[in-house]
Order: sequence, then structure tokens, then C-alpha cells
Amino acid sequence: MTEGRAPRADAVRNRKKILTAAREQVTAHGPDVGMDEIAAAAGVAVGTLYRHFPTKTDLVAAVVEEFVAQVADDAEAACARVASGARAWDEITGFLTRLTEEVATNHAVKAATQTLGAVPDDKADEDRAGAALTTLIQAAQSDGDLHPDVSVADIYLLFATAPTERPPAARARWLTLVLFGLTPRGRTGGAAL
Amino acid sequence: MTEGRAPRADAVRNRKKILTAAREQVTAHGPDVGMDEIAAAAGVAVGTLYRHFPTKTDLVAAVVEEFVAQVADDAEAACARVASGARAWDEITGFLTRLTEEVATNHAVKAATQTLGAVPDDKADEDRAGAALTTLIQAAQSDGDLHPDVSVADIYLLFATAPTERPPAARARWLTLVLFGLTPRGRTGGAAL
DNA sequence: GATCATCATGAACCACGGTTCATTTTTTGG
DNA sequence: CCAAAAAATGAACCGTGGTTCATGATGATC
Repeated sequence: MTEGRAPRADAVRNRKKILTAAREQVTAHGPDVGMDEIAAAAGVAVGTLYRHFPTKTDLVAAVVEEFVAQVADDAEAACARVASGARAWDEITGFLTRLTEEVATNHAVKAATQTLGAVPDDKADEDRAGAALTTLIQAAQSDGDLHPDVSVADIYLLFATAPTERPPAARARWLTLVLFGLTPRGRTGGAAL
Repeated sequence: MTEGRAPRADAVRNRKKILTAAREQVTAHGPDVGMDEIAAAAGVAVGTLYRHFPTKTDLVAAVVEEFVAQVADDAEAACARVASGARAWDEITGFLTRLTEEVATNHAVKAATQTLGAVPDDKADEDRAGAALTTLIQAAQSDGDLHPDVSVADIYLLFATAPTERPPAARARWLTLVLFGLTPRGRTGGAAL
């Protein structure tokens, strides 16, 4: 019923080439690359792209989802290290540092963060990332290293707005500001947080 | 030499209408509104836009500069209140709250913040805003309410990334996070900040 | 290796948006 | 009022970029 026939060999080969090329091009030039350029990078004609992906949006979405998976892997790895005795706060800062770098460098990831908190697409990878992050957050909070009512949504909110097109120094500074805030350490802060 | 002839009456009238319409349209729909729409809103033909502004970029820049001036006014007003005895920290949070709101609501201001720290255009209004902010920052730092090495560039950096297209609650939360950071109040933070 | 479904090709199509310019209208100054 | 200059008009131009489709090639099956 769902099985018409086995897909042709060159079809699967091309599909891989397309995904690879799309990944590279979207990473390098953002989601606004032309279909022509992706096709050229894949060594394939434009029409072939449309055979595999009905629309450009679908192709880009496929690429973006790959990076969501990658971020989820990263978060889970950090989680595992915490389970092995690593300090949760260090893993969180490490994860956020890498994420900041990715968002700044990789235009596809930038696009991914925009959708992270908000889209109704049920993505397994997004759930994985959320679960891992939750664990990390709770561990760091138990250690007293992270403010008690910081949530996963907060992390998404902040990193949906991480800086792009800025020099590395600015990225590092941004992360520091976000981690420690504008108020001095000693001051007992506002009521909300 | 620089005086050819007095400009025609309808010309100045149209110029005003164009700037007003452009302000409204860019505010409402962002810098990506079509020239057609701006022209329609102004009750004028497209060609007229190009008589007054050689390119779309110039028109949008004019609008954006208006908002930079507005932000500068706001900062200076806050500054004046501090001079009259208001607490600097309260004025800073007030200013930043209003700015967050503007960035989220007003697409033109969003565009403005992107250029604030980075463009080589020598704008008097930008200098005004910078000077006022510097004063505010130093006052708050003297009171011990603001971390000692926060600079104007930091504020620009953060607000270049203020959230757009998010519900008001998210905007408020974002500001709280930025003000107080992710680490708990008691903890003596990282070396850098 | 013949047949056929599947797939690839790429020129052409189309919508969109910034820009131009020949023509017409309006204002100005005498 | 009447030219002449200045300004307004808007249809047309043009580049860009996503999408389609008639045609030709290729892999799978018997």
C-alpha cells in the first residue's frame, strides 16, 4: 500500500548530493541562497531539486532540522558528562558557548533558533534538545550555579536573538553579558528573577 | 552658488507626505515594504519618490534616522531627570524598557539598532544618544547599581539583538534576563565581568 | 537487451520589486 | 495670462529567483 517500488539508485545518490550541497550552501550563505547555486554545488540541475523537494522551503527545512539534531546531540553529550560527574554549570556554559559560535557562524543554525520556541512542528530532535537542556538546567540549579527560575524557554528566547555578523570578540562579550547580566554581582536583583 | 532657485510649493508638500507615509509604512511592515505601497500611502506616484530620494535605501535611511533622533531624545530626557535627582538605575531600566518595546513594535527602530554600533556614517543623533547613555551608565555605576565595566557598546550589542515578533510577556522576560543574567544574585560571577 | 517507469535536464515561465524616462501637469516669474 | 522651468505621472523596463514542463537519459525488471 505504502510500497510502490524501490527507489532508483541514482535517485538516492542524488538525494544525498543535494542534501550535502544544500547543507554547505545554506551554512555558508544563509537560507537565501538561490536554488541555482545549490543545484550547481550538487552537480545537478534545478529540476532535480524539485523532484526531491516540492519547494525550496522544504529543502531548507530538511537542512535546518539536521542542525537541530546536531544541537540536540551536543546537549545530550553535555548531559552525559554531567552524569559522569562533570560540573553542570561548566557544561552549560560550554554548550552555550558552542551554540553562540554556531549561531554566529552557521546561517542555518541561526534560522533554526528562530523556530525553536515557536513552531508547532512536532520534531523529535527538538524534544531531545529540550529534555537534555532541562536536565542540565536542573543540575546547575541544584548546585546553586544557575538562577532557580531559569527555564528552557528562557534559553531559547535568548539564543533566538544571539548576534550574527559580529566579530568573535563581540560574540564572547555577548555571552558574558547574558550569563551575568548588567547588574553587579553583589546586588540582590529585581523581584521577577 | 549653492542657490539655484526656491523649491516649488508642491514639492515641499509632497516631500512631507512621502516622509510621513514612509515612516508609517516602514514602522508597520519593516524596511521591506514596496516602493509602490509607500507611494500609494503618500498619495503620490512612484516616480515622485525617486525625485526626492535617489534610491530606496536613501528613503529608508531618512526614516531610520528620525527614529535614532527619537531614541536620542529619550536618552537625553532620562539624563536630565537624573541630573534633577532621579535614580540613575531607574532611568536606565525605564529607557531600556521603552527601547525594548520600540524595537519589538517598530520595525524601523529594529533596523536602526542593527546599524547603531557598526556603521561609519557620522550621525549627530547617534553621538547624542551615545553621550547621554554614557552619562547614565556612569551615574548608575557610581551608585553601585550597574556593573563597573559595562559600556555603551554593550548596550548597543544587546539591543541589536532584542527580540522581535514575540509576545509582550516574552519581551519583558528578555529584558529581565539581560538585566540580571542567568546566574543567581549571590554568586560571584566570572572573571571577565 | 528490450521495455517501461522513473528520473534528470535546463530553457522558459512567471511574479515580484526596484528603477527609469517620455509625457503631461503644475507652479513660478514676468 | 503666458512661456519656461520644475515637478509629477505611471507604464514599461529589467534583474532576480522560485517554479514548471516537454524532452531526453538512465536504471530496473523480465
